[in-house]
Amino acid sequence: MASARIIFHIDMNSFYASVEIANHPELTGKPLAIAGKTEERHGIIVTSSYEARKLGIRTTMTVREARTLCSDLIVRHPDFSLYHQTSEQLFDMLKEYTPFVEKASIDEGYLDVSALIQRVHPMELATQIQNRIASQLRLPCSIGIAPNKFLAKMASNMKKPMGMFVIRKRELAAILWPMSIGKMHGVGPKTEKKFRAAGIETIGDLAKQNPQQIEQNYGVNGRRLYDMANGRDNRSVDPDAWDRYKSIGHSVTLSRDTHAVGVIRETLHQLSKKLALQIKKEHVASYEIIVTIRFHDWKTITRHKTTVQPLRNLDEIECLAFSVFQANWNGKDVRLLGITLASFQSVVDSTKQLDLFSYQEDAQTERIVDLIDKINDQFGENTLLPATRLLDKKRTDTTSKLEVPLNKYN
DNA sequence: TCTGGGGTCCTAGGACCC
DNA sequence: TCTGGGGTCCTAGGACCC
Repeated sequence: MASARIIFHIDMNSFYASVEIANHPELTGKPLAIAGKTEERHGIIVTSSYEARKLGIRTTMTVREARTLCSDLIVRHPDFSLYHQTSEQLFDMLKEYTPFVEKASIDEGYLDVSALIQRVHPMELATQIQNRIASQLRLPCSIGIAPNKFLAKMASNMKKPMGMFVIRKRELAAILWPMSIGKMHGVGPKTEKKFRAAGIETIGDLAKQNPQQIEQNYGVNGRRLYDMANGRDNRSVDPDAWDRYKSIGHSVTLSRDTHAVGVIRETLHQLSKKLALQIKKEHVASYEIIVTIRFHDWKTITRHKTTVQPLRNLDEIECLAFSVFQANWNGKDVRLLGITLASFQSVVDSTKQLDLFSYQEDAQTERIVDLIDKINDQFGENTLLPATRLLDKKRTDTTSKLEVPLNKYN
């Protein structure tokens, strides 16, 4: 049997606002809100200081709405590069305690401190970490301490700001079970509604259900929630999880709904530019693009395309994004546009494959397809992947199947 | 409740293959 | 060609989190 673990969940309190205050001490004690485009229609509160929260300011409130509640509210634009930089400092600091640090988002992370607690009491260690973050970064945080990630996450949420809370396995029924089901991490509005309709009002109610029944009605996610309600969660703290990102994307709500192709093209250009810079910095190429279109009536579609040729620069991304957009646009007013890249490969690896596929555009793709057809005619139809499928097939499949026969043909 | 932008994971249904 | 069943992969949408 595995020995009990000790997991910390570190949760930075109103991170963006706190970072602003740390860097601009004159904001201390003032009602502060961080919001996007404050002048335009989409200015909404992203986060706010505790002074602002006391006055009723909430995340997702519009700036205009917030100002009616608090006329002297200080509103600042987010400074993401500062927040990312601060986040890196935070995690560098945490890694001094143990290598088992998992960054879960810009402002929260898990630590597996099981190996450390022979020498120091968990509460003492948590206090040290909390004080150090407060003194060196001038930032408040809450720390949850528990035998697994789920309980640690629930615990850090109990006392804010600058709180510390322990949930032991034996305290489950007393602490967790009386809580409303909607307060459970992983239960959103939809699931809450479904649970309540079935008479599940508290976390304890869920814990006492029949697991087979739960799985049948709510799928694997339901089963996971059931296990967690019973304090079971064996997910490990994974230090590399953050670096194995699956996708990067950007989206923007236009300042007004439009069907002007020029505006749309320019917006896609700007989004592509951001992405091109990012993947260049990460030294990766992408083989998959997803274009998001939200229409004026809030209906949202996503359309995806897998590519044979790697996407590495602005032109390649923008070109494909625009063609995907055009192929799926019904001409109606657009509210939001987004581009996401996925299926990454390091640039070194993707360059090797370029030698094999040295064509650039569709015309050249067709030549390859013609070539394949000829080969198949000559050597039998299964010599190569049928040409019609080549364009849709994933790069890995096609390259491996193409190499040998192409050489033979030449 | 007309409210952004960054992500992850799951699922239903269709295409396709044997 | 008809018939059925099983399996995998892909896509788009949905739910959730911060």
